[in-house]
Amino acid sequence: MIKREKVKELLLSEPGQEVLAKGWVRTKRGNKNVMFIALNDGSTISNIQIVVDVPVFDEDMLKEITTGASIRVTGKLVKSQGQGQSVEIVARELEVYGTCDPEKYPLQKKGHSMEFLREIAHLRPRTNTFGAVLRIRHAMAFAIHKYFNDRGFYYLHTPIVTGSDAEGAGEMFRVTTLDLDNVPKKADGSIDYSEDFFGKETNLTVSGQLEGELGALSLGEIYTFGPTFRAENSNTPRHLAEFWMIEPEMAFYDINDNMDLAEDLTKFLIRYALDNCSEDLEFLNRMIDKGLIERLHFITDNDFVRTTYTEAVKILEKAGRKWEFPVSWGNDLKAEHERYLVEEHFKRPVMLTDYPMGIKAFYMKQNDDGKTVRGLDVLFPRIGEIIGGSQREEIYEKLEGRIKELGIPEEDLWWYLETRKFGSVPHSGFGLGFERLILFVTGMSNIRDVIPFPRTPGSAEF
RNA sequence: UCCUCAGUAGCUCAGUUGGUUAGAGCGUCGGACUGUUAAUCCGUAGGUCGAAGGUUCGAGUCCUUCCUGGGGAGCCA
Repeated sequence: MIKREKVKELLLSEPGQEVLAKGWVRTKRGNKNVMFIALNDGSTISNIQIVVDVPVFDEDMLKEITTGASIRVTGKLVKSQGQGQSVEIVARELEVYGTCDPEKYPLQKKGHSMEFLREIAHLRPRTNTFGAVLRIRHAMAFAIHKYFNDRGFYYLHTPIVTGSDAEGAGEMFRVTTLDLDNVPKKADGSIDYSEDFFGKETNLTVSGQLEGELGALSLGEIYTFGPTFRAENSNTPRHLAEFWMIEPEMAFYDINDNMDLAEDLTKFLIRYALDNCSEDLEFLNRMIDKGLIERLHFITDNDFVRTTYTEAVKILEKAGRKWEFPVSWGNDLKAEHERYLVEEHFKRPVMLTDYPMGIKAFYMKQNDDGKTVRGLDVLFPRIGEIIGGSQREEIYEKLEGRIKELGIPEEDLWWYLETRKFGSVPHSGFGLGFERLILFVTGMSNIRDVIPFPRTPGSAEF
């Protein structure tokens, strides 16, 4: 019995041996005498060609070999007579595992629109584009763990269900086992969460940061990498209701250490893709985004710009153009401003720091000027904000003061505040949007096409 | 959520100032071709024109509402 080999391995094997391959038929063509099957098993973007001497095989069985059908083939691996592939399999035995009605199977040899493929998310991984994207997504996930593991960071599992609604990053999804048709009420008419599963109000997490900080303040350097949820009614090619985020938190890092890590990590990940996903990237570069590989090299080969919010505002004021949203110190930068800085002024990734306190979260380290905080946004071409982070406020009084000013329920954060009482240290961290990274690395234009099963407002099929 | 564009065959689209039986390419199916590469060539089938109202002698085409999708904006990763 011959061992089954994956297409990826077969394509690199020496011709001459008997082989066994299994996979899905991409295309079939030929005539009465000879038939060619392009077989793919997901292991690589390339197909292996099966050559079939038609008269030798059962006609009805061959008719079942249609686009999308799954088959097993044994035969001799030989040097290809044709162009386009170095080796091919001359079939000796063929078996159809699962037929695939060509009248009903939605995938064709020709290209489909991304919008159509989104409607058949259960089948789209069988296309070249989605195969490439999902293999790269896997490689990036692996590279993230490798990067942090190699540098002594610990992978910390922060909770998905959170009892705190003070994570400060947008609308949350309620988690409850209460009977929604008969919700228990308190005397004053409000919902009685004491009868709920956790005995309190709970939600899906919008960020693992606060728990991540607890990890950093004990293990030193940690990272989280998991799903996060935002119940925002955001309908854009850059937002998902369920997305994955990488959140490192590091004790004894100031804002500059934080920036060093952010730049080094993103460059490492992009370099990893270039080194390990070249076939898939070449396909995407050819079919999806002609400037992709050049752009990736540009990122790894150049320093990111580091400047402050205040400097950025000055640049924008001097840009000599009309903004839809006026630029003035104290207002947050809008997409048009960020795009100008990254794509026109600096023409490379930009790291902005020291934002006005009023537009950033409560936990950011307050600067001595009393006006700004040590927030950090990393802006990428095409994507916009790919990373958001900060040095964290480690001084108890300042942190508590900010919480009070903003009216955040302090009792929900007692455990977070205690870290500032018991051996508090300067520390920093950031959140990297995984899908936004994948968007950049693959050249895809819609975030719904870089996650296998996207969740967006009004859409949770599959 | 706001602005904007779109929805016609399985897919991608065309369809004139409102006018008879609604078109193409690809795909499917049938046929031709001894080695194809998104094969090629000949032929076939395939449509409640997103939904509901309305205007009109007559609506794919005009109007209203709704649904779905794209792009832009806001919110953010």
